Amino acid sequence: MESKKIKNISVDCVVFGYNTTEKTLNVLLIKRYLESPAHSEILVNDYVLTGYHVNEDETLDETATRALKELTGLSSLYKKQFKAFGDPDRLLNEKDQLWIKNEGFNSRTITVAYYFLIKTEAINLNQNKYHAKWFPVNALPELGFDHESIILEAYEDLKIKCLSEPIIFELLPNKFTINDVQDLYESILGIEIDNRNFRRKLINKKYIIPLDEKQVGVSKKPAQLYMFSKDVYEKMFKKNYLISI
Amino acid sequence: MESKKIKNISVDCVVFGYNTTEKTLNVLLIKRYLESPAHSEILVNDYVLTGYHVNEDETLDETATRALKELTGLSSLYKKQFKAFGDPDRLLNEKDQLWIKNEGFNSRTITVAYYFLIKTEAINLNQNKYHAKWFPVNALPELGFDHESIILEAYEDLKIKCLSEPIIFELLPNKFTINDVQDLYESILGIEIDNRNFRRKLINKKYIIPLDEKQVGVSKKPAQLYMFSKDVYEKMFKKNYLISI
DNA sequence: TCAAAAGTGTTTTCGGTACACCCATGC
DNA sequence: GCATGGGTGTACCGAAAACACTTTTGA
Repeated sequence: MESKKIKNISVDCVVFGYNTTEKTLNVLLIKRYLESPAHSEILVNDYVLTGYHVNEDETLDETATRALKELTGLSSLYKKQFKAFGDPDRLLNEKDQLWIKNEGFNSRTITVAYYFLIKTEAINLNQNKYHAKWFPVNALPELGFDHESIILEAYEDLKIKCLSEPIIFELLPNKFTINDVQDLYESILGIEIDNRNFRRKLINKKYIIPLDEKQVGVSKKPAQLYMFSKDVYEKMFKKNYLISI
Repeated sequence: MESKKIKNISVDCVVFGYNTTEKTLNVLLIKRYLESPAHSEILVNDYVLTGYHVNEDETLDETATRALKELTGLSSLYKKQFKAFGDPDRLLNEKDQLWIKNEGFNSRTITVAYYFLIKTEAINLNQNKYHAKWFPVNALPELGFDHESIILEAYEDLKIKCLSEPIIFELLPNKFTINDVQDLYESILGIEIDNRNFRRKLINKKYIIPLDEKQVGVSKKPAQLYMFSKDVYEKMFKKNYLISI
């Protein structure tokens, strides 16, 4: 038995992934494609975030989790609700109107936006039924609705959040090198970091645990692998009230 | 001509104010009161946040601003949208149901919550038509709906935000003493701060400007007054990427 | 003259930053 | 043996933290 959709409330999901080899922070987008009834003309052909309307009997978090499960097959990913978007004109451009009419959505819908952090290698997009595809957050394709601004706001929130919480490890494989972490920070923040200082700082954290393993299959000196221990982090975590205005 | 309300989407406003003499951080609440039809029985008698349903033709920010204007007469206050609340059961306890039935609201409403920062002395509640009243955030009265958790989440967000942005001055009079600022930080964060260190730190900020004025009407040594210059702050502001995980 | 709060300095410690070369490995 | 990226140490500086007494004022 299907739950009833709330017609004017949706959840949209910004899924971030990190490509270790390209060193780019990416967003997972799905194709939005619509032809005219006679197939003579392409009416809509762009990308959007994955999103669902909220069901009458579920929480917003549940809608978001359901959307991600449906898109990627994964659950228990890092998830953050970061903002609601509800401008009256957020779905009013021409293509969006065509799309909405076709899908039977309400044209005054507010959406509660979440972002997710995902280990890119955990999913396989080869036969994804939504034609999901990764795009660098700095080189987004044409996007429907107000999804470009949703992505940019998610990105801003992520930049701030990754400075104060160890969420960055959600984007890396379980085993990573120090330089992987540095590259990821550099990609997200768009800055350069001194390798010696960064390395010292990270190695000194007790929740960054050196493994008895090194990289394999690299054509150079293989690097030491580390893991992040959430357990240790949470045990050690102490709020500090540094007022830095 | 009245705009049409969206029946299942509202905005709730957590209004924070600071009482300089009591040194408490307060929240502005309005009375929710309902008698049985024959006036024989008090059905509902508690407090809630001020909130409105979103109109078809307005943005969420506009709804929030309208609500505050209506409640306090003030506009252009510091305002932050911090979270959407949409659990299916958030309005389902007995009193809430009575209230909702009486008001004709939809019992599955999601609300987008904002908080506002206000200089307490800027408003006069004496003949406020909503019977609005200040309550210490640490001693809240019985609250309707899920408003207690909305307030607590707003408070958490405020605690974090005030560490990294100079929003605290929104809660103080335009002219304040260094100790006022310290007291306010101590109230919000529930911590003690060393006066000498705090004073030195604050006075060294170029956007904290000493005035040619001292306190008047105090029965002790009158303290030096300062003001906060948003202009100077914004000119000096430089993002720093201190990774403190 | 007293009560009350304002205001003041120094030392230590810690973490951030700047900076350049050698090393281990696979090919 | 060489190209590639991995890995290392030191010195300086600034900010945070700890800590207790004197000063000014109004009443």
